[in-house]
Parts: sequence; C-alpha cells; structure tokens
Amino acid sequence: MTIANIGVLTPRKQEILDAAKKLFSSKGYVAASMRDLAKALHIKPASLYSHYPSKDEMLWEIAIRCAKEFHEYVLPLAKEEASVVERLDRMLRAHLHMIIKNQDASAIFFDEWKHLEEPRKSEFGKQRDIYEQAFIDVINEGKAEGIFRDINARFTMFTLLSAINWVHKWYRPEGKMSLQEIEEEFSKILIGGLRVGR
Amino acid sequence: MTIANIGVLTPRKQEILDAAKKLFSSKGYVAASMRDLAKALHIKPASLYSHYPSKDEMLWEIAIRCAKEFHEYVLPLAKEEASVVERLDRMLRAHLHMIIKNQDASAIFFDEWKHLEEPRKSEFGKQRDIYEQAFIDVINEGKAEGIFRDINARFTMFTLLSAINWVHKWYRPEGKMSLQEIEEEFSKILIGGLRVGR
DNA sequence: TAAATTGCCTAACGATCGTTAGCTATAAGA
DNA sequence: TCTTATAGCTAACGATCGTTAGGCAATTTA
Repeated sequence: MTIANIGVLTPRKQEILDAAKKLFSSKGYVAASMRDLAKALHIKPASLYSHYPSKDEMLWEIAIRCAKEFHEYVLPLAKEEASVVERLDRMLRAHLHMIIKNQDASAIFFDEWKHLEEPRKSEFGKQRDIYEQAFIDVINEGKAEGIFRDINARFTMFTLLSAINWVHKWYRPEGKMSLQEIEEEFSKILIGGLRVGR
Repeated sequence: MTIANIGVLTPRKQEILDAAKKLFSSKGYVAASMRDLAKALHIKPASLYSHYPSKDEMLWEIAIRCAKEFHEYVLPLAKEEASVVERLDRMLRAHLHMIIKNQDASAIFFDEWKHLEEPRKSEFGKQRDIYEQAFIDVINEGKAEGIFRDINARFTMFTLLSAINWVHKWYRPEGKMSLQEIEEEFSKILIGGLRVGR
C-alpha cells in the first residue's frame, strides 16, 4: 500500500473514520474505546464491525490518509522553481499550515501512529521517512550551495520540524497569536539560525 | 505538595518506582499494566499495593520527582552571574543534558504526566509553568537589553524547548552524534536565530 | 422482481484491567 | 519479649476491553 493508491471510501465509512480521527486525536488511540466511538456516532459498538474489521485497521486508514495529506500539501514545494531558502521556507510554512488547519491529522501523524500493529507500523514509518527525506534533501542543497552552515542535515530537519510540531500541543485558534505571526516568527528564528554569515 | 518538600522513600519503594518509571516511559502509562510492572519486579500484582495505593499515585510520585530533577538542574542557571545569552545557552544545554542523560524522566515530564488524574494533573501543570516561566523571563531580559529580537517570549520558549524536547524521541547513545555535537548545533541554530543584527 | 449489499441490532465471549480482602513471614524497635 | 512495620502471598471482584455470532430491515443492483 503506497500513498498513491489510496481508494475512496463509502460515505458512511468516511463519516465513521472522521469521528474516529477526532476521537483518537483528542483522547489518544489507546484510551479511546470502540464503545466511545460508537457512542459518538449514535450506534452500537458491534455495528462498527460492519465497516471495519478491527480498531487497528481504522487507525491505519486514518494514519495513511493523514500521511497522504501532508505529502500532497508539502512535498511538491520542494521541487518548485525558487531558491533553496525560499523553498525550505515554503515547506516549513506549509507544514505549519497543515498542523494548524488540521490539528486532528497532526496528532495522528505525530503521536498516534506508534500504536499501529506490525507490519503496518513499519509501513507507516516508511512514509514518514519519505516525508522527512524531502526536508533533508533541501537542507543538503543549501549546504552544497554554501547558504546554510555546515550542519548535520538530518539533525537539522528534526530540529526544524520538532519546533513546529509542538505547535499542535499549545496552539488554539482563539489564542493571541495569528497564524501569520507564528509563520513569521518561525521563519525568522529557524531559517535565520540556519544561515551562514553572521 | 510543592517540589521542595518531596520526602525520601523507603529503599524498596524507590526500587518499585524506578521500575515503574522505566516501564511507563517505554510502553506508556496507559499501555503498561500493573501486571507488567509486577512481572518486571518478580512479585505478584497485588503486592504492589503494599507500597502504593494506586497506579495514579505511582505516576504522580514519578512525575513530581522528574519535575524536581529538571527544576533543580536547570533553574539555578537562570540566576547565575553571566550575560543573558550565556545564561539562556546554559539553561538550554542543561535541559538537553537532562533529556539525554535521563531519557525515562524526559518521557514522563513531557508525555506521560497528562494521564494523571485531577487534581494532580493541574498540580503538575503548575510545576511545568514555573519551569517554563524561568525561560520566558530570561528571554524577556534579552529583549529588554536589545540582544534578542522583538519576539513573543512565550512563543520563543515553546520553540526552543520543543526543538530540544524532540531529541528524546530519536536520540540513541550509540548513534552518530555525540552529546557535545548536539549541544553545539542547537546553540548555533536556536540561539543564533534569536539574536538581532544579521 | 429476485438478489445482493448496506447498515445496524441484541447478546455475549474471553481476555485483561485496577483493585480489594485477608493472610503469612520476617525483621527492627520499644 | 511484645509490637510495629515491611514485604510478600492467594483468590477473586467488578469493570471494561476488542471482538464475534447471528439476525433483521432497508436500499440498490441485476
């Protein structure tokens, strides 16, 4: 199963998946029971099994679709015609956008996927690797051009994404900072810190 | 219960707490059962209740002690006699040290505390606030002195700590980067990005 | 119109969970 | 020597978990 050939779901299947996504991201996969999910959908727990054969299968369907969203929204930016700095900046902003606009997906993409059972967990890991590698590649480009300091690209990728990922743990839309402000600050601190020549 | 008056434990109580800390941090509090813990200690599950009245009580004892470790190791650095940049740098390095040297404590301090039941959860939150505020204060000092850019101090604290906190999810002692290398890179990227005048 | 699919139901199984009741043995302190 | 604290045990309770078996009604497809 690759991201490319993820099929379309029955409307009802989609509804159930949406409810599960919301529940898993708010309570955590382990703490959220099938009975909780059934209650949210106003059906009986056993009815869920008419649509999905197991809880793990549901988590998988959710996780792989979250991965797809991140991939499709962020990765094309790596190959646009623009400078390295500009492309990395765009990628980080897009990544931030995804996190803020789609907080449920973020929680799954960053935290809950670890509860997948094998071999799905490994399969998901491969998709994460692809995503992270795209950032590493751009950072390495910047190093080769002498624009970024001589730095471990993988380490840098972790640092950048980690700083941004945490946002979904504290950001609330009604809070004091607007999305645009957050974008600008990240761009200054993170990209700023990367550049040589200070 | 404040951090100051945390008492000393019976040797056996300490052993059990250590095993629980290890288990909770590796499997997660929810997934780690009292039966798992008993097995790790080679005793029967019911015997645990001779020492602690509940699982939540154990998590609390672990969490508040982890908080204490972070507080005592990092916070005094905020008031040393040194420049703002130097003090923030030392605090971040100390924070990183704690995470790498004490990965179990990190997992509890960052992730597992959220499973505490009220009112302990709120009480723990207060301790986290104190810890975070110390970083905010130093950043504000730097702003007042014109050394750091005009930035939301709370946001910056989150960014800095988030980037570092993630380390405990990927760092392995046998990996390629040494602690010193990690320290230097963080210092360059994070502190570097904060400073004005580029 | 007959057949197949979709969606949900009741009832329950077996497993696992945190926890309790009540007991015994050992060691240290009064 | 008596008391108290420490440290463990067996057995089991009630709750909750993911899941299954088997059936019923409505809708869609052939």
